[in-house]
Amino acid sequence: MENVTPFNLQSITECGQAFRWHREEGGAAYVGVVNSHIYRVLQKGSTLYITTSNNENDSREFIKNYFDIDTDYTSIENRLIRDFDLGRAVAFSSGNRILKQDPWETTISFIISANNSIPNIKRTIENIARAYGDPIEFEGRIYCSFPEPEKLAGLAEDELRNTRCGYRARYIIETARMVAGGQVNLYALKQAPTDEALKKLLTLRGVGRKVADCILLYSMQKYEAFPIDVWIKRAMERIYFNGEETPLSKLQDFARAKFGNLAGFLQHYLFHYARCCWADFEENKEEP
DNA sequence: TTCCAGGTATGCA
DNA sequence: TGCATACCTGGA
Repeated sequence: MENVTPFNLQSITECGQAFRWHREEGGAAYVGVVNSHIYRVLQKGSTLYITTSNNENDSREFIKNYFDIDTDYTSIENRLIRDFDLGRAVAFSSGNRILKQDPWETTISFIISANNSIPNIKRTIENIARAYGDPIEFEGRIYCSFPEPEKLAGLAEDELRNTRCGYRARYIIETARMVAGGQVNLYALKQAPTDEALKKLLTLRGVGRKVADCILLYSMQKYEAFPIDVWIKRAMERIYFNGEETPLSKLQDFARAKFGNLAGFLQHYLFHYARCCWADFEENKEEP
């Protein structure tokens, strides 16, 4: 796939929006499990070299959609720099993109992410896939798909705890039961207005405001969603509230009013920058 | 061994 | 409605 720009494979796969990508040992390629298929992606400049276990004719279209190739990120980055003075944050993570992920896997992944670290989240998701997903062979190795809702809905809490998900086991099982039972149709929510989808997501166990916003942004293309975690909270307070402690609800209202449908992109760039460069962020005492 | 990071649920005022 | 606290895990 040629002339893909701006595109930064490392930022996209390591910034905390997806948890099933890993860098190949001793190489620059990344291998990911996406929707029951394995993709190996190597970026050289603006060209992507992709090999996959997916032999279907539409795999190229799938990957174009997944990486949001057709969206003009140059224009988005320019607007973030021009309208919100985010030059440093955008320069740091230019080429980062918001993936279009599967709503079910994204929901469970972000339930696991609550009060958790990225290495732990990745380990737990991998454990769940190995224990309950289906095997996929690719280039001599066995990977595993993420299990369907029905599979997780039938588990006992003690059993699921073996995947090291801790107290989140109860949330995962109850959410799986609501999805498998049809009380919440995650795929239909993609078509619903953002506030309606948000309201429905908040009925799922283990899904609070931050997790719901992550699901909306990373799997439902609701770009006005603005997930606020500790890093974004710190950054927002520093930039817009003189470093003063500010309630989440106030930050949320402020973000939606000020950033509109660029809020999700802004959050995405700012999170990556704040998390990776907090010392720099503090030291310079200026907007990113 | 202890402390810490990280969101949500729950109970209480 | 707002606040305090418990919940797990793994790494420092």
